[in-house]
Amino acid sequence: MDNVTVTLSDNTHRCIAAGTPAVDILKDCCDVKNPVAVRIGSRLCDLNTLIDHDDRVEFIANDSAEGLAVLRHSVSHLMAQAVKNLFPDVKVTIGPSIADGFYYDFDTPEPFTPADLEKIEAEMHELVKQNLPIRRRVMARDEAVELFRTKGETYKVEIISELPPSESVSLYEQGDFIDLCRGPHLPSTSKIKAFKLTGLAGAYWRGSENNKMLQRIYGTAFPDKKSLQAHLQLIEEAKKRDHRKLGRELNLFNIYDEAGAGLIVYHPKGALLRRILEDFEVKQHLRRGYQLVKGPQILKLELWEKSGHLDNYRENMYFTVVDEKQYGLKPMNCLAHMLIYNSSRRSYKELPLRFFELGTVNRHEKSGVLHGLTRVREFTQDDAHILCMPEQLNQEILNIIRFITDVMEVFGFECAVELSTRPAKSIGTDLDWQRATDALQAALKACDLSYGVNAGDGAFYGPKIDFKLQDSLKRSWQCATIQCDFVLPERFDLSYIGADGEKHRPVMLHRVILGSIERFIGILIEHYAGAFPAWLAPVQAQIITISDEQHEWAHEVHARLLAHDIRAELDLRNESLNFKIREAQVQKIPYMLIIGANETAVHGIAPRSRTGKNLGCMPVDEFISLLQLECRSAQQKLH
RNA sequence: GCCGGCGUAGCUCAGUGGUAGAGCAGCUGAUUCGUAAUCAGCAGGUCGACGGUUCAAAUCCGUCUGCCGGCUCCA
Repeated sequence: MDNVTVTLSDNTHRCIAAGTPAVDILKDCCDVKNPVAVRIGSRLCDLNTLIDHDDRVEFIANDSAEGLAVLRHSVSHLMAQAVKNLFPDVKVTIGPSIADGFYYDFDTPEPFTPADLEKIEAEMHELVKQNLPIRRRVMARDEAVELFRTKGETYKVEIISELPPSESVSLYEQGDFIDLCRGPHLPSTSKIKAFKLTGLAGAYWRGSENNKMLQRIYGTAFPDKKSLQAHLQLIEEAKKRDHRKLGRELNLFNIYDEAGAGLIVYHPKGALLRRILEDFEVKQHLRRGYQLVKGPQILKLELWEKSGHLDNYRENMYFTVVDEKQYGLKPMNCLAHMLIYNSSRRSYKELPLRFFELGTVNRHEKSGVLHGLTRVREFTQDDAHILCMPEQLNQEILNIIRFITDVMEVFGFECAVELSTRPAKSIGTDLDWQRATDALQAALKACDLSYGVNAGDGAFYGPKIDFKLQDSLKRSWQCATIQCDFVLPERFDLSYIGADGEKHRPVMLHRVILGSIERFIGILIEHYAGAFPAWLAPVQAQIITISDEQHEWAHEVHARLLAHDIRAELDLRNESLNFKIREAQVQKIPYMLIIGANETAVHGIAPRSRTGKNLGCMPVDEFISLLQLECRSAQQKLH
């Protein structure tokens, strides 16, 4: 028999007989514990793949990212097998591994119930016990089509049928269950040690709402029970910082059935938090050469027609009639800004013009997508439209990216950046789109920002750069966005007189920094777990008296703090100190100012920080300076 | 919008066809307290809404509404 030479990950070589299973060389030469797969050359393969030529061989550990994906993929197959055992009528479709686990989509006459999940889990454990070998088979395409047709697995037939006729396909077999799959997989069901089915949901076949809705079962799996437990624990912890829960507990906002879905009602503390953010934003924009503007909530239908919104955004808009004239409730802020630009003859000397508006917009979102503060039907954008000469475009985009990254740094957010290109439904010429996309891409490159590309995900009027933040449950939300637009200036016939005395067309950038104030607050709540830094906290200091004797001094302290613009509240209730501290603590107020007989005697206060630290008795002025310093330094990165 | 689950006191939740419950919050009284819950008493609900089945519905069925988990869509 011929020999082949394999190169291991430590760059040593082994000479083995051709046709040796990869797993056979594991024991004498590899420090990878618990491998689940092997990479031969660039291909990820099953452990018992036969090695028949010279190549690099690298074992994949079960706790590596790739290893976990293999493990979870195998568990998704195990689940499919269990489901087929329990419900022979269901048809299997696809079941990949995903970020934190896996899912499998089934076409079933009767939807699964939560109780079914337990049964399926039990059946999976049973299959693990049976220690079924998982075997790869390669089959001619037509043969595979025939196999799945006789089994009634029409989705599999559909998938295979789309492959080129000459191509052979691989199948995986465990017990009497056989599934079309690229692999690789674990060698046996018994290698599966820890898994949990986590959810049940509808999902369209191939992700299109025109297709049949399938039943999706989500699950997760880990190399061992301990890490599974740790993962589930983490999810529990994340749920505790869910902004919907904290929003209620901290009494920031509420959503009322009687007011309507997706409509936020801010309670005093939430409204204050929001105002603090907005004040911060106005200040930052004025510093950067933006001008504050404000448009109306409703504008005549003709204007929306002119802008293209009526053709491209109608299903998301609300309409109303005033004095027999049709109006559209604004879903975006750009229109009024166009009018402002056109309100006078513009010179190149004025450009760039940067119009900033905290603009409240209404969008008709489908009922099923509404989600706390992060997906609503009325929200306020920190919106700006920058009108500039084409040659200023690049610098303006760079300024915005800088603005965004600076602001995100203040809050301590990391964000993922994506470039979105022309969607199917859009307006404008190919050339415009190309220029706009190039401009955005050039800026991203100049900033050395790593980004992904989302083909076809742009706005209808132009491509965009999106900055996405994650919530505590790892759902990703778009916040900042920069959109390049050559179309609206055209539609509104915007112009400026250049140095040459001729009329020219300006270019427009739409951009938001926080995105939607609502969404940003939601993510902020989760980011800080409700414990806002002092500069953002709606209540910065809670004054707590120990007994009635200190009321007079406490009132005086309160007045002094308010006079220095410190957001302080007074707790004079006849309750124990412990009780009042606990309550302030639960409300996550940054400082509690304890006033007892000792403090009153020397006209001082004893601040206790949210972290539990007692700062000792100090004069009121000293605390004021301390807090002011803390607030200033939190925003220091912005000047 | 689609699939599934859910809606009981301000909040968290128990209650599977037969007189609506608990803890916390609230109110009243006592207690005047030194760094995360003082004690006692009282009050609080057309069980999301409407319709149906039944001698009888929080409970079973239907419609609507809202919320939750996803899918599609999106800031």
